[in-house]
Amino acid sequence: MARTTGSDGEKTEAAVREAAVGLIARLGYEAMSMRQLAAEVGVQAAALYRYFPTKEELLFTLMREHMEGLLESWGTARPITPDPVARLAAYVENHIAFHIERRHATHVSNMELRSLSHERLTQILKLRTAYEKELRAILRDGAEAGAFEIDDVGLTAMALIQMMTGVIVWFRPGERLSIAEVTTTYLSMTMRLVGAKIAYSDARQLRMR
Amino acid sequence: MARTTGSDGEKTEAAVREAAVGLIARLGYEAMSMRQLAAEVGVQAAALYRYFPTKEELLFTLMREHMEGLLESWGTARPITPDPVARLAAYVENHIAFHIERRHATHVSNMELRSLSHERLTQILKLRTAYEKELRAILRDGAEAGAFEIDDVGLTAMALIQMMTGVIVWFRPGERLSIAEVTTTYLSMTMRLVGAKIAYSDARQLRMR
DNA sequence: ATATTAATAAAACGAACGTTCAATTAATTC
DNA sequence: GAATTAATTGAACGTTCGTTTTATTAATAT
Repeated sequence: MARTTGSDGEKTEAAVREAAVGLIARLGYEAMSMRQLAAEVGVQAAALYRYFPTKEELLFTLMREHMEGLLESWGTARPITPDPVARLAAYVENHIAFHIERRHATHVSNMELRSLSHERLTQILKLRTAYEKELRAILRDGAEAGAFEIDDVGLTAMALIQMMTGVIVWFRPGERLSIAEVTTTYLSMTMRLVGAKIAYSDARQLRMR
Repeated sequence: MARTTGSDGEKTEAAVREAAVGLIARLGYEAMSMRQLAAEVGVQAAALYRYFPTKEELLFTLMREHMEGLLESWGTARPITPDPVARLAAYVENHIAFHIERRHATHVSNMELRSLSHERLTQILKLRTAYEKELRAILRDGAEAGAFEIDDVGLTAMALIQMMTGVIVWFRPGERLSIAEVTTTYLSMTMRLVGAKIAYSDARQLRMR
């Protein structure tokens, strides 16, 4: 056999991406073989190389697109208001929603960095830093405006991101808590952590106007 | 050649453990080969099998001892006082100190769980759950006593642990912040996050008496 | 000194890995 | 309907993997 009936490059590539995210998230990048991935897609291993020149390039593509998606998501969700509380609330809501929706891809982007070449690692870290910078700006503005009580902006940003991203470790859709409940709780924890002067519910109303 | 002059089983085993933690933390369990590990120790790959029957057993041993060490550390540091604020402060201080001291081992224990067999994974998770249970008990007591303001004890516990353990991702000894400074900042963030009624510095004094 | 035990080296095992290549067939274009 | 292009298979490449076996030497006990 060779080309199969109904075969379509675009569909196959999409299926490869999807299967790769799932397999790498579950088994790890090193533990997943190209033959395993091919079997999941329903194709022979050689066919994968039509879409991705190497295994690492596949990993890199998945990671880059995930990080670009995160930045784009925040670019859309970012509010215009200068109010730090409202901006922080928007950041938290977007972060949690995005990461819960893409649990597997987040796992891949966070856990498999060491499998990238130095050059590709730098590219991913650049995107990540740009995203974290947004949070630091919000925290700094809030601290300067007296809206937040923060000891160390950089450290607080890292703590918040670790806390929020950690959701994907234990959260399972359809279990005890809904996404909305989780987000609400994380919002109030965040606001207390940064010593926000206004409760987040007020901030929410502010943003709504 | 065969047995080398000055060779000693205990020393070799210790060297294997140490080298394995470092290599797995840096490269990942799957990416580290037994030959690489042997080279790091200065020995042939076959010699490793005198101390660990399989590669997975080696990983499991490292993880189990790390988790047991964590539980033992908390067992020693745990204060007698019923005051939730003092107990939470002790938990945070112990957690951060332990994890910063054992950055590499923590990395291994957190990142390589998927490389364990189902049975061994269960054993490690049991230890982890026991440790997390201690934090939940502190939070519950504090919430019931009115010392804390907590929406959801389980969720708060997970958020705190993710936040605290996240230190090992970015903290590098000898950089901008000292361990003491980091710990102090994380303590105040923690106390604000749980809505502690007393500042942690007061709690510290309470514990000191 | 001799016998025994501990610690290692050296070589080999089959299996699996990422990747390449040539052949083959489906879909598309002319 | 013939020619071309797109998509895939099947087989093979050399390498590396975890692990086992056997032989050899150092340290220890007798």
